[in-house]
Amino acid sequence: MAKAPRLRFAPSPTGYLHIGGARTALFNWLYARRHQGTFILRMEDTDQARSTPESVQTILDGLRWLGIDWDEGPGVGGDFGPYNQMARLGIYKEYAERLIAEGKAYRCYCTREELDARRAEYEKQKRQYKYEGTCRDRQDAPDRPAVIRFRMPDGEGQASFTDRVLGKITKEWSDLDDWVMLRADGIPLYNYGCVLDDHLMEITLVGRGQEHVNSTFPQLMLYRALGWEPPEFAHFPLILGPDREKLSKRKHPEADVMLHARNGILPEALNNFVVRLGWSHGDDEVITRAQMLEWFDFAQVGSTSGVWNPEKLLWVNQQYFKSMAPEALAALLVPFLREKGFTVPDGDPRPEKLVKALRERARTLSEMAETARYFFSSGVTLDEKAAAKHLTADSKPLLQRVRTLAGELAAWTPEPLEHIVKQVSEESSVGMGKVAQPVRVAVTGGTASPGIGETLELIGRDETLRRLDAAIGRIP
RNA sequence: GUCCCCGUCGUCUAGAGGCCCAGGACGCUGGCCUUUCAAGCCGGUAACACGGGUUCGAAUCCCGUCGGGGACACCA
Repeated sequence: MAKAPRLRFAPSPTGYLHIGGARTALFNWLYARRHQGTFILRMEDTDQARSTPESVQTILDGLRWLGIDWDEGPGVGGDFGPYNQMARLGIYKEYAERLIAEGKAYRCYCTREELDARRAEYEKQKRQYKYEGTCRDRQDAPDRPAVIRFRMPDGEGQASFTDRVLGKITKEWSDLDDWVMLRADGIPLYNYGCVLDDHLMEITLVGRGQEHVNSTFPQLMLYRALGWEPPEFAHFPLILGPDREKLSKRKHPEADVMLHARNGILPEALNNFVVRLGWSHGDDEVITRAQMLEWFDFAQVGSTSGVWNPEKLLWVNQQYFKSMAPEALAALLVPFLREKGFTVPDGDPRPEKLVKALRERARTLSEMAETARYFFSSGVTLDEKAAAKHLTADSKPLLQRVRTLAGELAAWTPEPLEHIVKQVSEESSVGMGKVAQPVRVAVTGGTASPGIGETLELIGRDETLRRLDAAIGRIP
């Protein structure tokens, strides 16, 4: 039996939790959990200009909201910590010195300006700039701060690996170059910190986005130089925006996981939607967490990038609305109702009734709350077109009759209310719609709502009678 | 420009040589149901990028072309 796998998610805390990151986390988490492995969270907080503690918190909150927990990492500790790179600077320095001593890395004294100028010059000549040709063994090096560069081995060779989703990928050494491992201030760059940490944390499988396949090669060179066995790799397809470009924080607001939470998308739905972007299990669309855990594997992860499809997310969300326990959904709806400014006391029975009436009519919690507006307001604003069509001289006697019967009603519940409409339509020998629609317009202001009984119950006796009176009053 | 990856309906995808004149889902759309709107049910729309091979047979394998994306920082 193979050793239990250890997987990690290593975000850089430079903003909110990104959708692509969330899916990467989910895939890794699913795999780790499915194989009784360990899921590790590591903060790659080495970008001093952009990393913030708030962002660390946001990412942690986002993962928790999605229901992704970690066995080692911030907040929970573990035997391979610390789990944020800025606390591991000593480690990076130690191995860098070792590599220099072995001739596998060197101090590069070139300044940024010199490098920029040289790169520009080569670009003008349409030649490929090579650091190894200009930075190594510089003899004129003044005593100034230096970065530490990895030294590509001399001679011919290939770096290759077998990706768990892409298959075998190879690159010639000649297409690689010397690269910066450590900055002059001792802070590591991605390729360096990543390799050291993955090895030291005993990561067995690195699952990350396809934007990283090229960085796998320099990393492989480093594993080789250090004499370490590289982990397995799995590169996931990218998630694209409507413009077909990689979903990015700058260009695509929908890349923010918590934006969807604020819009009233359920975490289950977002997980479901996102797991289907790049992975599938036959024709299954609505997939529970338990099923994901049972079915997920990298073998079924595709290699083609996928476009973010908001319509389908909404549809998935509604599927969860319909299958969830009403009381649970109601609890989630309350904050959205209050957000709209509606008064909802604790223990209010209305949210649950609202959920039952509206979950097939709304695709987000936010939309559901908005749809519920006429249940909470005092009086209604009539849609003029609807009023002109349904609040007429013909319907006036029907409305009056409904008003009278409703006023006498003992139990204000859907069935008897529904019965009133039926009774009035029979008495007057007209279709149900001839009665229900005017009533609907009178109490909701428009022509669309849940069943008339449910609607009237939710609006309440006093408010219903008031609105009926008001509507009758405006008909000449 | 160099390198890497990818290419099935508008979108997400099934498909691992014959089960496919390509299946499911979202969307769009026709109908049914119906007191409205939804939901639900039934139906429709629409794809193997192109060209060469290999094979009795290719969406599936190979090559080329074209197309898309990604990476080329003292960001990650």
